[in-house]
Amino acid sequence: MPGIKDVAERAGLSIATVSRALSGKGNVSPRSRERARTAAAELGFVASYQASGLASGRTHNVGLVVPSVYRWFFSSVVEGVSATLLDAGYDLTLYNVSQGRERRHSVLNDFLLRKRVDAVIAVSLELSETEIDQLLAIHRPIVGIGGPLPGASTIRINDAGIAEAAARHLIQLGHSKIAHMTGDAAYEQDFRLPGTRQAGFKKAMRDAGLVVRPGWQVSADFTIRGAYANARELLGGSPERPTAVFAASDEMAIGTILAARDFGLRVPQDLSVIGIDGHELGEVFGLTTIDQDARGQGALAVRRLLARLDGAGDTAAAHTEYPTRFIIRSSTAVPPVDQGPLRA
Amino acid sequence: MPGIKDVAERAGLSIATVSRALSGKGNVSPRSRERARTAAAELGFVASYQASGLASGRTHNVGLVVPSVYRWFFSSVVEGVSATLLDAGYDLTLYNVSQGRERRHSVLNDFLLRKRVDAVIAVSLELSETEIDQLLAIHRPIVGIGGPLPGASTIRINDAGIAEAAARHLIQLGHSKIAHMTGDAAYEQDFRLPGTRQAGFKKAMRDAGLVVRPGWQVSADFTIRGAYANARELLGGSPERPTAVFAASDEMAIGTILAARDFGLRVPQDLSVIGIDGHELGEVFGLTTIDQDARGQGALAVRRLLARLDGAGDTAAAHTEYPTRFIIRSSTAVPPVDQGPLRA
DNA sequence: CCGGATTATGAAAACGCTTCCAGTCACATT
DNA sequence: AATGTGACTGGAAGCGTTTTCATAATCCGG
Repeated sequence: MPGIKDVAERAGLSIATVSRALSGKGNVSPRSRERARTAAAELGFVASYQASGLASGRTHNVGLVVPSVYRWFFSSVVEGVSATLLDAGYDLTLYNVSQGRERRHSVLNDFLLRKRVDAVIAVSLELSETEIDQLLAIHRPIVGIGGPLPGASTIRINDAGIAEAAARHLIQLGHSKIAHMTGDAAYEQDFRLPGTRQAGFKKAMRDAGLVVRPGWQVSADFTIRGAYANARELLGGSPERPTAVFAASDEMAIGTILAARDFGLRVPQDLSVIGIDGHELGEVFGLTTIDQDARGQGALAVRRLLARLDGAGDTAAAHTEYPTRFIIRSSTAVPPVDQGPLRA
Repeated sequence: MPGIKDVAERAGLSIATVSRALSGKGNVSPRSRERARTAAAELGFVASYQASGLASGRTHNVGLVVPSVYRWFFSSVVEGVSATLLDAGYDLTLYNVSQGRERRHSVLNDFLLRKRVDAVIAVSLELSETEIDQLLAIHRPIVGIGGPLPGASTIRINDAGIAEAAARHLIQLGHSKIAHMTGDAAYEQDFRLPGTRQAGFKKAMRDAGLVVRPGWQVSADFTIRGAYANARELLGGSPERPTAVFAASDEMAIGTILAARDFGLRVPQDLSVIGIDGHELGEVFGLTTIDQDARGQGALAVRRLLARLDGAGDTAAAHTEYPTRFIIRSSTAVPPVDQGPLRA
């Protein structure tokens, strides 16, 4: 396997000049540059990342920490990050910390800190203060997506705001018996997200003078399957059903729709369902939702990092509110006419 | 950030001894080992991967090449690989080559070849001979999952066999009007998978003396959404419908079920559907399927690699047929009584 | 008690680059 | 013609480990 030395010999140049020519940094005459390039190409030379990293302190490698790789949101972010990074000639080291807290701890310690990444993107992770301090201590840019990350740059959608908007959409259609499917404790602990969306929901309800029934506040694990099981209870159990469900994610909204179908409930005639995400399956189910472009969030995070790495050291932690898009499809409509006992 | 030198000083040992103590290689007295360990712990020292990689030639980093990160199969493999790798103290560099052939080419060249990974796992990728030669040339273990990879170790399920088994299951239930939903051209090109499963399907049909109707051979992009759209055509269009559909993946099977529901077809009374995969949503839809433990395949691939890296250099390319499991749920049943014109 | 084998240690040589530094050269400025 | 300026270049000093090699210490059976 050829080294830079071989290239230098072949090109009749010094190692230093070849290095400069190939990296594009420093002054090199066009003639030398050309020579170095062709020599490198002929030999199939590619600089060793290890060596160049060791010498320059730059790894050309970005760490991406995700809590899971199954959920739509995370997959999408990975996609966006991966594509943008690849374009820029960077590597992506994936840290999937789905297996709990200790695992996460060791990841942060043994992996990220080993100066092996130039920057870190943390998705939906709620880190402890010490963890954040550690990250900041290694003095690498770090940006968080979809989670609070005090001290670092973050990219977030306005969770409370869109939850409120989603609930308001239902209310404006005339619904008053509205259930909310939120994330369960495990998610709350890590992402702090369910609570935020729940707050938005409650605010909209309160503003409209509607009561939030405790029994209609169900929680699931953000999966279709989990939501399906819990929605069955919600819709099948009690004598009185909600006429609308606001799910904190599209996957849970879809699970709810599936459960509704099981009971012969038509969506939206008998039950309106709204979600949040912009999941690709939304179309299939005609799901009304609020689209957060997860892939775009990932791409933006990368651009942020690269700007910081390449260019100005404007180290200020910037917080971006990523825009969302309300998509009205066919899963929400006016509530059915109340045929309850009062009508008798 | 502390270096090994600092640890050596603090422990009163030489750099060499500390290195040996911490890496566990070479002879070190228990006393020195203990000293080195505590000193390292106190300083929070972690060896630089760059430096250790440069010196040892080992990167402790494995490259995972996947064609997408959205499809269930790939996510699951990533999960399995990631978890197993993390346990072993290895890093995972993810190469998502979803954006076409040129991209893939540059990945192989610029990235993998830069001696930056100790080994490569390629998922469902059909590589050209030159590409394979390149990979083998860098002399790193490489294992392929779910795709042909001549010259390298592979882990595959018996695609033709399980496809045949799936079709036979339907036939034995009494179905004769069986449609097959396979992958489309793009998938065929890259993974060679659709064709193999299709061959198994055809063999079962032929063996049973049944005809394979060209019109009932539809193809989709392996997604729920894509299958949904195409299944609508299959089920809605022609006067005569199949009574069973064998989908080459669970996602496509689910898409088919959703389409069937749209037309008021009951599964399995009016239409039997069987898939392949073991997707987590299978349960929700009561999907009969053949479970290929994708996560387990990923884990096995890693164990393979690590064994090769750590231990004996048995460089022989081993081909493992990964076991699958037939899961019968409620989406398959005997066909409906034929109420066609003949019955009049 | 002693030679030979084994184990433990440290100095120093890689590993393959990047980059600082000093030096050369061509050119434009007084 | 002397000087200053800036573009190019090559030598060599790292970067932070691992690993070889030589040496010193320890152990064992005879």
